[in-house]
Amino acid sequence: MGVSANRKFAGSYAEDPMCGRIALYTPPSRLARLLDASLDEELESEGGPSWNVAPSQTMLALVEPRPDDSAASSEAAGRVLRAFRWGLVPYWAGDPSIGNRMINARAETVASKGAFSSALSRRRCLVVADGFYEWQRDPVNPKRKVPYYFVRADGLPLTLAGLWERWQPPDRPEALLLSCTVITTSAGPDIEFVHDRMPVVVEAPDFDRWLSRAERDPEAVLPLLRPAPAGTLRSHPVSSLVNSPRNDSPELIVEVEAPPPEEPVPTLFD
DNA sequence: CCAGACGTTGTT
DNA sequence: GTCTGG
DNA sequence: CCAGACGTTGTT
DNA sequence: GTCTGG
Repeated sequence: MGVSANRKFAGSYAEDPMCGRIALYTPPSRLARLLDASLDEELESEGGPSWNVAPSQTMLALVEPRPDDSAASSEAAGRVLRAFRWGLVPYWAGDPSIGNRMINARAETVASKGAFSSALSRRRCLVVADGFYEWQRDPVNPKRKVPYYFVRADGLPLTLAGLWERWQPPDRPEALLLSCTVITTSAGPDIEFVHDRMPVVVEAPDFDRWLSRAERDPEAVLPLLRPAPAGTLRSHPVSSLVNSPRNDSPELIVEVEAPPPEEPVPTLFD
């Protein structure tokens, strides 16, 4: 058994696509086709369409299967689309709650952190998303946050640099938890007006290098962890309904009018 | 060497 | 497992 | 990331 | 303020 699951990939999907929080509503079969991957056997029972995937919930990611992996024995399958819990739980962890604090890894430091070192060498993945949300903080009133939705400008699904792990409870070796984290870097030109960080976007020509199990030298893959160049992403402001992880509907990605910036509050010294 | 931690974000 | 700190 | 809770004892 | 849960 795999991963924590909380929704079913069944029934209605958005027909067309038009970190953190992401959206993942394109059906797995279509994602696999678009990304030239095969579907993990257990995928159909894991997760479901969501416009508001939060840490601790199920994400989908591409991995290169091991040669002995059952998913690899089926046909071409250079890569497999598989379900993971968002929040990395290293296999040496005594308690899976560590995953709550491992939802991102910084590209600048990932190679020098004990918690990520092993996964960076041997367990890299590409987190698949239709889009992701970033919150713009009002410089006058930092408590006021305006959410923006980001997608690829070319309409393809996002493929975000990630790491994954397998974890087994000490007392229940049969209960396998697959988990993952999203690598972040400084914001590129498409994003910096909202936020100073962004998830690392990996482009199709780099998929094989990032996913390669044979490549165990972090130095060989770190150059891929760079901000997305201008024009990669497009974005629009969305409703603050997305703020609550309890809300989940297509309405969350609908463009709304950006609220005007808050007027500076006069102070005694103005 | 051993022991102990293993993370990022944003905010002040 | 792997890194940092002592 | 944001929202929401923030606790222990003992009893069923 | 800080931690947990989604």
